[in-house]
Amino acid sequence: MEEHYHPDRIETEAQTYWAQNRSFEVSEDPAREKFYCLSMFPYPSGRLHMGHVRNYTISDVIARYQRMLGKNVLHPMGWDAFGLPAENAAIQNRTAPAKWTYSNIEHMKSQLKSLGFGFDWQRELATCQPDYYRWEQWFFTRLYEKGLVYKKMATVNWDPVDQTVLANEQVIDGRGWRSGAPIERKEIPQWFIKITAYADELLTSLDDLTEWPEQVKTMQRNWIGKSRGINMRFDLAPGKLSGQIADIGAFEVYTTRPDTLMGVTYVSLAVEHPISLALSRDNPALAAFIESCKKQSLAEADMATMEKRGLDTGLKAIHPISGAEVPVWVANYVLMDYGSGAVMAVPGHDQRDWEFARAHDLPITQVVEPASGTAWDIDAAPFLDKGRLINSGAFDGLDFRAAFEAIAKALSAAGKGEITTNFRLRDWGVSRQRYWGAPIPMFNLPDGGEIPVPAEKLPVLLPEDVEMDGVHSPLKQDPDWRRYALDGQALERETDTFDTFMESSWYYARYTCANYGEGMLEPGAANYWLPVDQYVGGIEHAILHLLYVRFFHKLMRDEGLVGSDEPIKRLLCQGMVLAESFFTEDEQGNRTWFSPTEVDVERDDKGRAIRARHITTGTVLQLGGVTKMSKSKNNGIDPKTAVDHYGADTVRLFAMFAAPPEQTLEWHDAGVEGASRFLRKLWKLVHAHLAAGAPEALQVHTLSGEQKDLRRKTHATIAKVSDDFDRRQHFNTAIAAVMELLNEVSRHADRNSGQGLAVEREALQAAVQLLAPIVPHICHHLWSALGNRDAVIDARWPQVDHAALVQASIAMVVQINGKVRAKIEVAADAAEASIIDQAKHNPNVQKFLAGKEIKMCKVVPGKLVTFAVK
RNA sequence: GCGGUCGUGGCGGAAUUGGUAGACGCGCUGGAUUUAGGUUCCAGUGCCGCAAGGCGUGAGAGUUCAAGUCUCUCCGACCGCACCA
Repeated sequence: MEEHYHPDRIETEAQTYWAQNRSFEVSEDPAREKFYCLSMFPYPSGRLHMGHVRNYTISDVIARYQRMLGKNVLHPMGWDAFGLPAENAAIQNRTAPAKWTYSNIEHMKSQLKSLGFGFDWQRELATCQPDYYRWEQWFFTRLYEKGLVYKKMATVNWDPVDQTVLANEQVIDGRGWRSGAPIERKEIPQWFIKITAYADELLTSLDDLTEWPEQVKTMQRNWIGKSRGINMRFDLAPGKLSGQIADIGAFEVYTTRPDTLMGVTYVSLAVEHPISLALSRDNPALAAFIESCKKQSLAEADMATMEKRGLDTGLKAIHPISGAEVPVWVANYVLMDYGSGAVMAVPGHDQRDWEFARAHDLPITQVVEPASGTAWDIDAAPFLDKGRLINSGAFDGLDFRAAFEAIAKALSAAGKGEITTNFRLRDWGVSRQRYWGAPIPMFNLPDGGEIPVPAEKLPVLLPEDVEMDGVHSPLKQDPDWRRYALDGQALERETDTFDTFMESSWYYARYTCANYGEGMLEPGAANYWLPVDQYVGGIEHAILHLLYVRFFHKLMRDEGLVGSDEPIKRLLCQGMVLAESFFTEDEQGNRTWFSPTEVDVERDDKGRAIRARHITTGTVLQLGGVTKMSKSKNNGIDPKTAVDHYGADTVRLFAMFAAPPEQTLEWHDAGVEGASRFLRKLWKLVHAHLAAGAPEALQVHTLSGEQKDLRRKTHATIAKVSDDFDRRQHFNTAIAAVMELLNEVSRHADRNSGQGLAVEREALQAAVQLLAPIVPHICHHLWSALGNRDAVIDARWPQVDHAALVQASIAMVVQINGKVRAKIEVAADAAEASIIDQAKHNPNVQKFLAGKEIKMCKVVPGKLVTFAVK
């Protein structure tokens, strides 16, 4: 073997070997245990970023590890190819979205290969291919036939200048990103899938996902938001109601706090509520108010933080129990999409209502007091906890539970309300008014009705050879595409396309039979590989994507396409990739950001960064802190540059070593340098070992003390790394453990005896096997240099020799009043009494025990002896 | 605003079940080797202190023989919020 490590050469060599041997192409084999390892597929934006590198390194490490355990491992890759950026790029580069997308895919695929990821490229798919989206269209029509799809009016961001719908992302400070015009809300007909019909199952089956992070399950539970409350009716007080409003006559309100019902001092309606809209016709002030609310953002975060505004309609509603009249307001913070679009306001016991009542001089009544009976100043703050009812007539003195039931009973008896289960989850709006997506396979009828596209007419092809004008969807512009005659009937095609979450909700299943032409899924293959054993992706997908995937799986199950209830057994959410950022600021406060690759950082003698300068111009730069790699801060590190410089193994090693996968990862060139140094060290050790001659066969009983120590370290490392890979999925500590082992090997190099070489050989073989999933290229080379015939990818994961772990004596710590006062060496089989005795005889322990009375003494086996003295 | 996560040396992090805080790596300091080095090797490196020892895990309190870990209050940072993917 060569003396020096040349990553470029050995990486090409290993990648060629895998390609020639089709090492990662797999097929169904019922005789073998399968393992399906999946990472979230990328959007083909043009080039790989470090987030991708991290994501795919993690899944590659897990896939290669599982393969070494002997399993039949599926590790596929594809492209989430539809989406907004392609339309923008197409306009900018005067090309078609399809062309741009396919050329990006080609480039990114070669980047993935250069990193040595073991993907089964036979199964590659791109969601923009008709072979893929045709089945999604077919499935949607099946859902329609089952009554799980419907059309309704829903709100979008409308750019009045460009006359187009904008995504939330395209609305900046309330204005269209291209036109700069203030954005309005607009209601248009859109398609929805009834995810709420599965809300209960999506909630309860979270309990079966024992290998999902608790935080993700909690977020999903809260998102689904099941609650038990009361749905009740408020009648409008008769008076001078105009005809239309008199016809409506009443509205519904849902609450989870019926115990506070007697504290209602007003009610609020959403701006889009039918009563609000009807009233606004002959109430110019209300009409103006509603108009101004239409300029507000659609995003829930903005809704929640914006100024709470409202207007008294002059109408009164009748309290369903007391019969008192309360004013009816229209407020900008009431959501039409949640509940009934109307809320009862209890300023005494709700923060938002309290603030609103203060701002508008509405009465605040306390109807709950602390259970302890302590006085509460309701004018200083609302009382938000549950407690005991007061000022509530017949319900006084009841606690939350009793009040809930009693008030529910009273409402029910009066025919004004019932106990109801409610979900925060809303149905999934899948319509997008954009071109680069899968066409929604429906025909719209003039009367507002619809006909699904018949199966034999699918797919509805998206024309790829188009020109983008920057504003309108080519589908909507093309009258020929829209017109369609079915059985002599003139029809109009739906020109909206699917939300791209549709494609990403079932790609995992399609990988099992990516080339199947007869249907959405091939049942044999799908049921062999599914469910996914390990899914790896960003935490930002914790709610939406991962909820839609679960929903789609259940839909496919109910269509008879898959046999399991949940798509993903184990989930790993990796953290973001960060880097330092640097900028200069002009007098106006405008910042110019500089790439970390162009910056030289000066440090003091402690290593603290004191000043940053631009390498070529010498300009002093300000430190922008360590933040997420992004275009806006110009702090992205191109993976290609790093791979060209250090090799793929170094990049992979650093990505896995610098932090555990679920935490953020800070990219530092000095750290990458360290990873590279470690690989050179590994190479040198193997080289020096081989140069020292052939080892003897290992004879365990003849080993010296030092040789036994190294063997113990080898097997302790195998045990530690196996646990880190399998149970903990903390690869940074696994790597640290192998580093310790190699430090041990180089410190106690024992190459003069055949047994010394044999023990060293065992250590090095183990190190190479343990590192093979992480740095597969160098390990591929070293494994064969160590004389193994099969490639390391096909080697079996090393086994722990438990006999090697046995120790004659154990180091223990002696604590006195919680402080470490001595370290003692005790026989491994020593009895508790003799350990205590030995501890008491330690000189330093005697010093601290002298003249004191021992109150307590305890031995924690294998760890410590502790004394409490006085 | 709501939901979730996280705060440990100069830096990334380790401490897995309440039991030796700082593994491993980076950086820095000193030394050796080298031919010019993105070379290699050795020693040191939480803070205060000559030492004995004391202090130390965002802040404050509590439980315990023992708290980075458990409980409460507060502060700060990050992720998601339904049309970015």
